[in-house]
Amino acid sequence: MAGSVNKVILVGNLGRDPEVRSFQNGGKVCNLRIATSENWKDRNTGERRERTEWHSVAIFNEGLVRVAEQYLRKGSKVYVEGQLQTRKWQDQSGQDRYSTEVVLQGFGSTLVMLDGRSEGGGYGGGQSSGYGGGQSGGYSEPYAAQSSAPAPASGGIDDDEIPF
Amino acid sequence: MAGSVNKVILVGNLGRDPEVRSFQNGGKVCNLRIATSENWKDRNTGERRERTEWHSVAIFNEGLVRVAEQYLRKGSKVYVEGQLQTRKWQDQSGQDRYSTEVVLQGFGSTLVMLDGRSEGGGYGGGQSSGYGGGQSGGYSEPYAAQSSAPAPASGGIDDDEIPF
Amino acid sequence: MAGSVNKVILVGNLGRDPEVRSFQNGGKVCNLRIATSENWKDRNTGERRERTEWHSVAIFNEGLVRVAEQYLRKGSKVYVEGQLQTRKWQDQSGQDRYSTEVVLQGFGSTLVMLDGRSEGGGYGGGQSSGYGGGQSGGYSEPYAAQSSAPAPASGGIDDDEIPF
Amino acid sequence: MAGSVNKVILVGNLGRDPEVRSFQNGGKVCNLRIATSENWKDRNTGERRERTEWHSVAIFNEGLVRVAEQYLRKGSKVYVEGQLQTRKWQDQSGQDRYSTEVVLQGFGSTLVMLDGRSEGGGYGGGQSSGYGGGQSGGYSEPYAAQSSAPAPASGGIDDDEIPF
DNA sequence: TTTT
DNA sequence: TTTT
Repeated sequence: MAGSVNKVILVGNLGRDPEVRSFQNGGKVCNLRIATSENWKDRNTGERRERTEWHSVAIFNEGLVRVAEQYLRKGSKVYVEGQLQTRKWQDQSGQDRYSTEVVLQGFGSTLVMLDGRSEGGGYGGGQSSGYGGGQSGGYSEPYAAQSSAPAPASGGIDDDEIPF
Repeated sequence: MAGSVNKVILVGNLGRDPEVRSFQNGGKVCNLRIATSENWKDRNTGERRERTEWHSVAIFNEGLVRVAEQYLRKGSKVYVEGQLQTRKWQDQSGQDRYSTEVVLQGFGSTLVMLDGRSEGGGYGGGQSSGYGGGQSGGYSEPYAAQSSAPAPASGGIDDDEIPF
Repeated sequence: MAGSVNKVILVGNLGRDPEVRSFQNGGKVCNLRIATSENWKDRNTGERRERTEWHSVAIFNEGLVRVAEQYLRKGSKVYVEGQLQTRKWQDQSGQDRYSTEVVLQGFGSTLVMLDGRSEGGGYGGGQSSGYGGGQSGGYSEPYAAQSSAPAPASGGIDDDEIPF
Repeated sequence: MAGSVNKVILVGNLGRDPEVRSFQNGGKVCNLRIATSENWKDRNTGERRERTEWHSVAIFNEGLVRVAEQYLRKGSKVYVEGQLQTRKWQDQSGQDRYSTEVVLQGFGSTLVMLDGRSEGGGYGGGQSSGYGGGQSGGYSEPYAAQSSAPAPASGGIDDDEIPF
């Protein structure tokens, strides 16, 4: 289908450490459990209530897997932007089951660390974007600002993967 | 939890007519099936491929249910903005099952019709927002623009519900 | 025009304390300066570069003004969601000038504090949403989750303003 | 700065045909004027009001420039996703002036045509994404869906630029 | 299972 | 003028 958009934006905290698994072909997936929650006052009782939603996030992008693995821990606050995907699988009894995840893979996927609490090393947080930007031409006036900022949105950590 | 965001944005087409059900208490839910899809060229074979994702949308907001019921049909293109929610339920064998939906309910939920195909009447499409805006004060200079536009994001169709 | 969306999402830090001004009619506006920035490696020189963008945010929503005033300070990290608006004004020489701002006003505007650094009091951060949610009906099965969470996205702080 | 997000999402109609200019170095920029508008009922007078906001969009991404040039026309409805950027320039009298635009350039920028009205050819609309996806590894089970959809969000039109 |  |  032409003309569609599939976008999920979450800001929340990890319920546990990231879990990374490797595939036979060398690829990796990193799974996160992210909690979002909201408070409201019950219309009838007037009492304050809270509801927490747990989200399953699957990161396939190599650079973002590296960031998640290295810098995120249980309790970390993150901004993630990805796509909704539902997978079909079979349970032990052979029945069809479905799991819906927020998938970070390829273009437009983003992972931004929002605190430094969980970092073991000296890295102080940082944005990492799925597939790096870059730009097919250098621009001159009248867009000097862009000219001097060839790939403003490119992720820092993926640089070695940007195929220029 | 303080400080979280749970947002889904979809632009896609309805796979079938909206389905509306009523609750005992007079409330309604409207369920949509929305398709988004993407094309890419296979890295290995070089052939063009397409993948369609189907999303379950549940609208609880009274005004948006009315809009969906009245103006959306199979094939309609829509922009929806809501929240990810996973419900737990029991199948016939008593096993726990989970369904993840995009829920439009309350603050920040939006439904925007993007074509006129499905409209039976003269209504030419329009944005409808969950719970209307409104503003607690009238503003004067230097924000004349806002002053004259007290509730710029308010939906048109919910007006009778906006407590001005 | 029917069928349009105007949405800005920023995550960044305040460059200075929030500035609140009052209007004659009792309304208030709170102005924020929010920095976002990005890093990239220059394609030609290979050196690391950074570009910071400064955003002007104007909050008209009463509840959000209160939150910003009370909890945000220079350096605070925030998530804001609002609309792009361009105002026309005259400079001293009578020439037309234009200023573009991210406006938080009414439906769909959001302000989420992402750190606790700036809080003077005991309030530990929290999401505050423009105009509170609420729900026009109580729902029963089969959407028990929603039934027990009537207005999941409603802001906590605005509750007294929700007109039920 | 680490940890920031700068995102604008618009759905609206072009007020005039796209304007494309070339730079000395061969780069191009395509400027769009996009209208979004909203309706509301005046709190005081009760009358229906409308406010239209005009947005300046600058597309630097080569593939998206091509799409805009070829398929968009005055009146076309589009979804755009880009970044807020403010440029400084000097007017004739040498005074500093600022212009804020929605910039589509590099990672995360998106342009989706939402109608077919403006197309001269047989192309029925389509999503086009800034810098194509692609994936650094092939995935196997248990994520078969992803395995067979290596770059789900890649744009169709940029394919010749995707460096596989 | 997070966070406040 | 923030932040890392």
